[in-house]
This record gives sequence, C-alpha cells and structure tokens, in this order.
Amino acid sequence: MATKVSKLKPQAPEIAARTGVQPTRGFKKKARTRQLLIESALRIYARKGMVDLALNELAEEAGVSSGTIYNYFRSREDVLEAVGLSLAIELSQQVSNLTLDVTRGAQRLSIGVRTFVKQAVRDPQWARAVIQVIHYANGFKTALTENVRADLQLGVEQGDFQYADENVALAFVVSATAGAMTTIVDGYTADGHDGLVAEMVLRGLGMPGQKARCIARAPYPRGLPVQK
Amino acid sequence: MATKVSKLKPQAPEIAARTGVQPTRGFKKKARTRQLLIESALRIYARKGMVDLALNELAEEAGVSSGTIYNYFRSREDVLEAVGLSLAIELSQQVSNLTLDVTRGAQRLSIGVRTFVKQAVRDPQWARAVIQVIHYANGFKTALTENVRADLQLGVEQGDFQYADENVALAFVVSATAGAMTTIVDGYTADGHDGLVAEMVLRGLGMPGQKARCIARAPYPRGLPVQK
Amino acid sequence: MATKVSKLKPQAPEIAARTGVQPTRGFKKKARTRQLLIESALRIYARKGMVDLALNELAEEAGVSSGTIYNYFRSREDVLEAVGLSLAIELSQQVSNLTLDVTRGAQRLSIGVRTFVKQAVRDPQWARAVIQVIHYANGFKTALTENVRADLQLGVEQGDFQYADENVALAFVVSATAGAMTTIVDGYTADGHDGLVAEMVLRGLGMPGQKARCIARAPYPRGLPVQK
Amino acid sequence: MATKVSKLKPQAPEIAARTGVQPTRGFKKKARTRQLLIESALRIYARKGMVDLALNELAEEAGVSSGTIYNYFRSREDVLEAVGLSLAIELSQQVSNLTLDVTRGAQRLSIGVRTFVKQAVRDPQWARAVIQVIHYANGFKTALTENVRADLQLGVEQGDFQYADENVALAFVVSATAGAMTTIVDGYTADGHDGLVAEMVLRGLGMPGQKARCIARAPYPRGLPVQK
DNA sequence: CATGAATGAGACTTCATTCAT
DNA sequence: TATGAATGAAGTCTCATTCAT
Repeated sequence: MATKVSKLKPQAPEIAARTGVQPTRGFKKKARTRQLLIESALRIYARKGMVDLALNELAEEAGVSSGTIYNYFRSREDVLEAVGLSLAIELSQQVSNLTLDVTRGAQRLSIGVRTFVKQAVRDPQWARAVIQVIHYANGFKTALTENVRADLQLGVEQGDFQYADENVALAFVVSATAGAMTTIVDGYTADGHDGLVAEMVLRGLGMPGQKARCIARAPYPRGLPVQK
Repeated sequence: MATKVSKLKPQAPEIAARTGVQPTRGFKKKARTRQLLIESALRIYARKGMVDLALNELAEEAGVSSGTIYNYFRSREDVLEAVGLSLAIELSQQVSNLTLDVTRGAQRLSIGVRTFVKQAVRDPQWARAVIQVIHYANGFKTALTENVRADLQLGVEQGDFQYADENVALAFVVSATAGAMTTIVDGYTADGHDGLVAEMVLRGLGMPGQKARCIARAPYPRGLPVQK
Repeated sequence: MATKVSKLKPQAPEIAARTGVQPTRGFKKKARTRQLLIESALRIYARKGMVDLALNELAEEAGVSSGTIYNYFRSREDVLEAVGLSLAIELSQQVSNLTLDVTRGAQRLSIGVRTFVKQAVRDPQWARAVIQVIHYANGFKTALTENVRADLQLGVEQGDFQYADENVALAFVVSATAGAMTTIVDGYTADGHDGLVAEMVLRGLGMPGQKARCIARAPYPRGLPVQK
Repeated sequence: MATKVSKLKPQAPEIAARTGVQPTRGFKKKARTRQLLIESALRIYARKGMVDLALNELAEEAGVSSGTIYNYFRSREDVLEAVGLSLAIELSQQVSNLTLDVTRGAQRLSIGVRTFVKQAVRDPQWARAVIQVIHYANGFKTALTENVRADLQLGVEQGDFQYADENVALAFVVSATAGAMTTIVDGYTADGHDGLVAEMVLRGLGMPGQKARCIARAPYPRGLPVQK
C-alpha cells in the first residue's frame, strides 16, 4: 500500500525517501499508514500551520487517496488530535532520554527548555509545527507538561524554585519556551539562545541569578540529542 | 475594485448611533463603518477566534451588507490585519494612560503585564481575541511591543534589568504574559494572578527577588484602568 | 440572474422556455430563483426520484451555481421539505378550484381522486414526482390530506360513507390513489382509469355499488382542469 | 469478477451456527452466506430503509468482510434486487401456508391483506422494510402479486368480485394494504385494523357491504401465523 | 473464497469575492 | 457607496468497488 500509483502528483523527494525506507524493514502490519499520515501532517503543519491542514492536501502529501484518511481517523478533528498526541509523546521521550540520569529538577527543566530551543534553531519548520500544536491541540499540553510539572515540584523540594502557584509557573515555563521558539521561527536567533531562555525561566521560577546562569549554561548532555 | 480607506460617507442612522458610543478618537463624523467593522470583528474573535471569522458573519454582526466590507478592505486578510493593528493601538494607549507618570522601566513593564492579566481575568472572551491576534496578526506585535522595548531599555539603563539579548527578552515578556492569559482563558485563575506573573517576568529579566516582588505587588494605578 | 451564462452545460429546451417566459412578466423580485429551484427539483423527481436528488444536479438543472441553492435553503433536507410543501399547496389549489361549487363529500372526493389519476395519465413524469413526494416528504401529507379528511367527514354526515376509523379511511383513499398512479407510471393504463379508481375508493368507503359508479363516472368538471 | 450464485463453500463456525437457525429450505449445508447477507440486509432495512443500505454496514451486520459481499452479488443494485425477491418469496409462502385449505377467493384475499396488516402491527420495523421493498425493488411485485391475481380471478369466478380491469384491481389491493402498513409504521393503529382494511378492500372490489364485513372479520386462521 | 486497506468519484456544504442595481 | 444574489473553488466526508494477500 502507499505504492498504488496515485494520479495525484509526483512525490516530493522526502516522501519517496521515507516511504522507500519503511517497506524495507519487515514491519508486520500495513497499518503503518496511520503513522505515515501523522508524519505527513506534521510536514504540513511546518509549512502552513494546523489551521490550514486540508485533508485532501494531507492525502496528497502522504501519497494516499483522500478516502484512505478515513480508514484511520474519524474526522478532521480526530486527525489533529492524533497528530498532537503523537508529537507530544515523541517529544516527551526525546527529553526523557536526555534527562535519564539527571536528578536535580532545575537541571532537568533547563535541559528540557534548551532542547526545544536548540531544536527550533536547528529546524525552524519543525518548531512551527510544534508551536501550532501547543496552541491548538488540547491533548498535547496535558500529555507533555506532566514532565514539566514533575520537574517543577522536584525543584521546589530541592529548594531551587519558589513560586506561589504551580499552574501559573507551569504556564510560565511552557509559554516562555514557546515564545522563544516563535522568535526563532520568525527569523531571529541569538547566540546561545537556548541558554538565555533557560536562564530567564529559572530566574523567573525564583532561582538566584548566579545559580540560574550556572545551570542554564551547563554543557548540554549527550544521548540521542535531537534527531527528529 | 473599490478604494481601500475612506472614512467619508454617511451611514444609516443606527450605525451613527452605534459608533457614537465609541469616542475612541475624534474622527470626522461619518463613515466610521470601517471602525464598526473592526469592532464587530473583535466581538467575533472573542466568541469564535479569528480563524473562524467569516465575512458574512462579520457583515451581519456589523449590520452591514456583505459587499460593503469590500469598500473598506481589500480582502479577508486585510480585515484581519487591520483588526490586529487596531487592537494593538488601542491596547498601547490603554497601557500608556496608566503609565503616564511612571518613570521606572521595571514599574512600567510590571504595570503593562498586570494590565493584560487583570483584563484577562475580568473578560476572558476579550483575552481570547487578544491571544488570537497575538498569534496570527503579523502587524500586531511590532505595533504593540515597541512600548515594551522602550521599557526594557529604560530598565537596563536604571540598573534593574540584565539580559544578554533584547529581542529574546522582549519575546520572553510577551510570551509569558500571553501564556498567563491563555491559562486564564482555559479556566484557571490564581489569587493575585497579575502580580505573580509580573514578578516572574521581572525576575526573569534579571531583577533580584525582593525587588521584583515589591514592584510586582505594588498597588495598581488608577486612571481609566481597563475598560474595554 | 439565472441568466449568468453558467459553464455547466447547455440547457434543455424546457428550461430555456421556462426561464424565457418568467423574466418577461415584470415580477418585482429576484428571489424567484427559489421557485425556479423548486420547479427544477420536481423535474428531477420525475426522472429519478427524490432519493437521488443531488444538489449539484439540481443546480445544473436550474442553470444556477451550486452555492446559490444555499441562498434559499439551509440544507438538502430543507430543499426536499420545501419542494414537498410547494407541491402540496399547488395540488390542493388545483383540486379546490375544481370543487368550488361541489357540496357533496363523495363527489368532491371522487373529483379529487380522478384529478390525480387523470393527471398521471396525462403526465406520468409528473406522477412519478408526486408519488415520490407522497412517500417521502413529511409535510406533504398533512398539507394535502386535510382536504381529503374534510371531504370524508362531509360524506359521513351526508350518509354516503361508513367507516369505522377516519384515519384508516384517509390512508385508504390516499394510498389507493397513489397506487393507481404508480400503475400508470409503470406503463399500464385502463380505459376510464380515473373513474375505475374513484369507484373502488367510494365503494371501499361504504357507498353502495350503484351510487358509487354513478358518482365516479359523472362528467369531470371544467375549470382550470389540470394544467401543471 | 467473482461468480454470482454459489451456495457451496464452508463458512466460519459462527455463521454455520447462525444460518442453522433458519430452516427455511433444505439447502445443501454450507455457504448460506448469501442468505445470511439477505437477512442482514432486511434487518438494516427495518432500521434505516433500503435507501440507506450501506454495504460496509451490511458486511458488519452480517459479520463478514466488505469484499465478501462481492462474491455473492455483482453490485449494490444486485443486493437490493435479491433482497426484494427473497422477501417476496418468503411472504408468499407465509400467506400460502395460511390459505392452503381456503377455496374462496375473497376469503383468501382477505386473509392475505390481514396477514400483512397484522404483521405490521406486531412488528412495525418489519413493515418498514416491506414497504421499502414494495416501493423500490422491481422484482418484488411480480413475485408477490401473482397470488393476489389468482385470488382476484377466483373471486370473480365465484361471483364475489366485480371490477372492470384486473390490473387496476390488483394495484388497488396492493396499494391499499401497503397504505395501511404505512399508517401503522407512522404510529397509528386502529382496533381491528386488519379487518377494517380487508373490508374496505373487499368492498372496493365490488363485494356488498354485509358479505365483505362478514368475511373480513372472520376468525383469522391458525397455521404458522406470522413469525418472521 | 475471505479479508480489509485502498481507491476515487461524488455528495453536501461553506465562504471569500464579484457585480448589477 | 450600499446591497445581497450569485458565483465557484475548495473542503469535509461517504461509500461502492477493487485487489493483493
């Protein structure tokens, strides 16, 4: 499947590459089409935002017939939901991988913030997609921000953070990070952007300036850094 | 196909009456239809977001025929742009009125942040509209954030703020404020929400905790506080 | 309007005739498009039945753009409803015109039945449309059958009819008439078909054979007999 | 593309069990999938009408894959046709069973009419399906009405009926019966509904009132009365 | 034969935009 | 300028049908 010629339009190279790779591995099931659709949707988000995701365009991007989408999703809303959730899970895991052996909440948070900012610098298109999802997909926040909440609580216990309201602090972290990503998408990037943002966030959460700067500018960990 | 600007022509009586209520500025006297349309658009934003602004609906909300819109705007995009710009100007003036006699950058900034958060608490629908505009209207940020930029520079000169990059700081202030508004729109409000956010922002900009708290929690000024 | 060329398809002759006639008379309003749509819908009913009424086909038949339909009807359902109601009203008036000076219920009923059967013989396509509407449009029955109900009651008062249940009798009259029309649409027509059916109906309602035959075969009245 | 008939191949166990419940006729033993599909279709007719029969839904109702349908039917039209024919045959046999030892045409006809009306009262959903089939399936009438035609002729020979045209009479009987069923489906049922309708029909066919009433109200015969 | 993913034509509906009045 | 009927492209969704497995 996904190989049926499709009178739609010649495939963009990255699609050929992608679909060419996947059939190689002997995945058992054919329902990988769903994943293909989600990935295609993210590419469109990157270009035009979720608001303008047209299902026939998605079908074209995925090299699939328009009706096929409805074998995997009940409605357009359902597609947006699923894409948001999928992205949230993927990003959660990426950040988790980088903070497996970090036990200090402030450090964990810093790494999380920096990961997103670094990735935005590296791939602004990806950042556009993520920002879209943050603003629109309901399931996204709840799925992704639980990690942030845990790090905040850890930071409080460890005496690094002081804030009056956890939800307000949570929104602060998320929106400041997303705001930095937006700046980058809009074409502006500062030197050490990721560290600058992390420092501001840590300070905002109540950490003294010196400590905040120290943590925010610590070497970024290895791991599977940020490979989309 | 139809001119763009024009604030010249007499309107139906009920429109004159309606716009007469809005003493925003001393326009000539007739043809404030354009302003009427913008205000109507904002009401629709508040209800449904700008993404879903339908021009037919706008015409109905404004009590005007659908074709009339094209006597004042070239296209739907043009309407969105104009609404964003108008909102930015209006909000700038509101904040300016409150900070006319405040000379300290940090205080000015704090008041600005708190104004938006307070207003969001008071009128979440309005906040929805503003958030929509922040995310979508291109001209909006540049028009509104120049005040913020000035306050930032003032704060640096006065030794209150320390940040490595002004643009990053600017984005930080705006996104943290918008993030708090989003939280409120989503139904969560903390006690003294406006002060909490202002404090976080000031700290993030490099102000020591005690000072930040002191300024952020100072009495909110009088004036024409925030009357939509 | 309705003259805008329409890149759709050359008009069938009867459409040209129809639209050619209407603009002649100086009708004031342009919203006769609604009537045009209803008439076009009836032509499609005649060919394919209501079930298969496709709105783009309706637009084509009416020589109108597909979106225009939605200036007059909220949805496809609404179109079907309106067509049914319109037809019911039209038919009611036709029958009323023929029975203005007939005071005997049995006679009135006989004329009604015969009118439908005669018209079906004359224009089986029209009959197809009517049958479709009888079976599917909810508003149709209630609008049209009130006349029948009145005639039934009159017949009972005048001692011509005897039946145990009025609703059952009403259904009997309507379905027997519609059944005869179906027969005709299917290609079979008997001599004096209208009289035969009327006689059966009158008998079924309790009228003795002689009287029934006499009334059912009475000369059909003048008037504006049945000109669609 | 795939053969049409075939009642040859073994089915999944649950299907065999299911069809085993239907001892309609002594088919070989396997592959009553076709019959299963027809029965499933009738259940859907009862719920939603044949117009809305979706083949996907039919497949699900039958516990079969959508492609399988095409091993037994050439197209959706073919399914509808087959369902109509099957229902006609089944109903014919039900009525036949009840009139095996009845030799008077008027009585046979009365029993037939009453059977349908009684069954409609008992199971309006079933009646919906039958009405749908009467209106839409072409093969249905010819298959079912031959019995009615025979009874009509018998009634004429026996001096009970008098009508000018057999086809008109036939349509009269069928449509009056179907009309009564429609009334019932629409929610109205009279006391002794079946007898009332039979009496009207007999009278309409020319039988004097007393005799008609007597026959129409005769005790309804035993047998396998009407068990779907 | 059975499966069910894929197809793609076509249906309904919305809405920005045009234009004659 | 104001009107609002008309337009038609575009979008969402359904469903009969095909075909590789």
